[in-house]
Amino acid sequence: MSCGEPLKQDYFNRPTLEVTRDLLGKCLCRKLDGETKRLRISEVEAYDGPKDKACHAHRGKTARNEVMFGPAGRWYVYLCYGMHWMLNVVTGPVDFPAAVLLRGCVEVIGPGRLTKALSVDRVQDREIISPDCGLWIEDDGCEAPVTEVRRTPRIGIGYAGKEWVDKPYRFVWEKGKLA
DNA sequence: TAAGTGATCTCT
DNA sequence: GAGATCACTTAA
Repeated sequence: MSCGEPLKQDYFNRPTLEVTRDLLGKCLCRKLDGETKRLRISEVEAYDGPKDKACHAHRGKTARNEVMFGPAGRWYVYLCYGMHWMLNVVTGPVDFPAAVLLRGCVEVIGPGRLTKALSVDRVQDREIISPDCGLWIEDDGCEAPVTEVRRTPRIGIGYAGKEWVDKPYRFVWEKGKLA
């Protein structure tokens, strides 16, 4: 498998929904014990700014979510339900809190299982997305065709109110599931 | 279908 | 400091 080009900070400094959509088909890369794992991203969700009631930042900045208020291109990792680490990519400009939740890859579906498979936890929280911290995203030229991408409401955010629950901010690359 | 799990947030 | 909440998984 040929190596791709690691995505740089400015790639993530674009409208959140654009970045979310574009991440489908990219490679999530993890270096462990000298070996590099590459997983094809197939499921993502957008959490877009302070007005989005499903976004952790909609109530303002806290110790946990402050990385989302910083520059794009960093990891936001936090523990959910006492046992699952959620892996997010910070997007958008400084002071606009937004992120993309990585929910699954072709090989591993499920946000909690993904982080478990890659040994991701609080160590990566707030790190810059680059090979330097052992966890990064590469573009190897693979594109998820428009016709194969499905948009659905987000998962597990029933508390956010109808307007936001209904938004189709979840992107799934169907073909990825079949592979 | 329900229990497990613990950090974080909000209210006293 | 206490209690509720939570962007989930697994085993029945």
